[in-house]
Amino acid sequence: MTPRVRFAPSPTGFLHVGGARTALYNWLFSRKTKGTFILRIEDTDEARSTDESMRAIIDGLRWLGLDWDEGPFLTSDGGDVGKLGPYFQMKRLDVYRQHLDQLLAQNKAYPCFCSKEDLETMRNRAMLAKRAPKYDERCRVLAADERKARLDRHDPHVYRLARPHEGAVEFDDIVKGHMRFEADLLDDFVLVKTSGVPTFMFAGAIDDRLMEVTHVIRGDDHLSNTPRQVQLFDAFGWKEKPIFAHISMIHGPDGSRLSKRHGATSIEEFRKAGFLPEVMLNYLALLGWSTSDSQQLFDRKDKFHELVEKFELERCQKSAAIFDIEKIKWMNGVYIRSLSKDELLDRCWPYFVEAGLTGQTATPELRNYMHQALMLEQEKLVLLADAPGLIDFFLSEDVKFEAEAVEKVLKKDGAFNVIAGVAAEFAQLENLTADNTERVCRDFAVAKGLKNGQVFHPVRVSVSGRTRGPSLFHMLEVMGKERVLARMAAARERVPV
RNA sequence: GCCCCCAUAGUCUAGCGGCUAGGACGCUGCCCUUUCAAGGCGGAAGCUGGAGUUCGAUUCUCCAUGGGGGCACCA
Repeated sequence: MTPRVRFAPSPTGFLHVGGARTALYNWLFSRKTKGTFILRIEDTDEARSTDESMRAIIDGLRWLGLDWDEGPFLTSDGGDVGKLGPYFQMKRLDVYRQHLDQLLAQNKAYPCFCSKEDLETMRNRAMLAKRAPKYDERCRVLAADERKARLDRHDPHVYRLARPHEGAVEFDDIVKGHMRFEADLLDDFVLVKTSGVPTFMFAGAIDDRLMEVTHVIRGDDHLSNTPRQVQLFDAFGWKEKPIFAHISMIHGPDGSRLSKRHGATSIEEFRKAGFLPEVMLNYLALLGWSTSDSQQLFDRKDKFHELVEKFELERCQKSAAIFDIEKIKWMNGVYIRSLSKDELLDRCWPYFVEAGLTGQTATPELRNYMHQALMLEQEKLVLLADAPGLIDFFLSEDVKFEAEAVEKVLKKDGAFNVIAGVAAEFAQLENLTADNTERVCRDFAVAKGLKNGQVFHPVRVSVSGRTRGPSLFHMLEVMGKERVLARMAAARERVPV
């Protein structure tokens, strides 16, 4: 039997790094085992589910390149692929109803008429008595005629599982090992809400069965829920249960569960900041999993074939991992440096547009000029969103002089003499190349008895307005003779000295 | 309060009874260098504590401590 796994997000928020990592592990496992990756939308939270969230999750998965084989949004008109759908739980209410009826007929489920207030006091009383705050099952033992009367009266009610009181629920978890929970500690949890909509517990178990899911790979915040879902399988008499793999959580720098207050957590924010999708994948893969030699970087060719080949659920970490923004930034830099020049420009372009550096399209000349400029800064680039700030001065007609550059360089004695002198030399050149500009500057320094820096720095500032920037002579070559001479000539009057 | 999970440097991790405890990020020293980076070569930094088991525990067992998760008509 080929493995079938699923990612089952609830559309109540954006795709965050934890969800993305869960999706990634499912995806990696399915690709490695030549299995099937299913996307199922768990939209049974009527109050919080939104189309916007669903959209964001789909967009996030697509951006990351985590493609699913079965589920919604797969045909050209956005329809389902797969015979075991529909893949939205709210479109499967009749399925859940049938399954509830089946349990009801076997007295394995029962209606509960307790109000939320009743349950609240029940819980408080249990807490005070230092007992587990679980349902006291008063409706489970309701007399048949009273139950029927209240049902006939349409009293609001939920349906609960009449779970066994004896024994224990056991299952094996690929990551955590053998698990055992005493049945007595569990309770008659809610299967179907007053609204008639199933709970996550009920719908999820049924769907995993009906969609023939073989491996449930999810965050270990679900570990405590698993015995309930196993009880459901038992109640239905389903012998074949999925294999569970509960992967550890991702925490923020303070060790608590990753949340908004830790900064960027949604995949969309990482995209905006200029992280590459393949970096998200590579980094997230390492957050809770590793190879025996702690390999850091993986060949991303052929849809990350190397990661797919090497990934093993068995090697997942049991403990939570803290998300390290510094490390993922480092990795982003590594990936950016490995990009071809053409690819780099394509990747940066949306950020140039976003920053107003250029329009969606540009003349071939401008595009080429930006291309040349960008190449000079590739090794310095960490986040794509930083690219505009690195090369914008190549484009601006008026050089904006940084206060620091003016202070440390242009205010030094002779700075403008150097600029004028070098400019005169440059004017003699046919065109500016990295080689001849460097030769000119070095010769100039020797001739005037100056240190190289006393020449290089003023020249740099005069054309860029900054003390930091690309390799000076390559920068001059890219800017071209005309632009360089114009800037050098204009420096004196433009500088706010 | 009850149940469950977890524990190697600041962080991600390798380790599966005997290792100078390995790698990566970050930090740091030197080199390279027109700046900023990148790169090269070094460095500091770790097995939560206590009992066992064993000739020998980072590794196995138990306890303690610490961290996390669950205990909803949310998923």
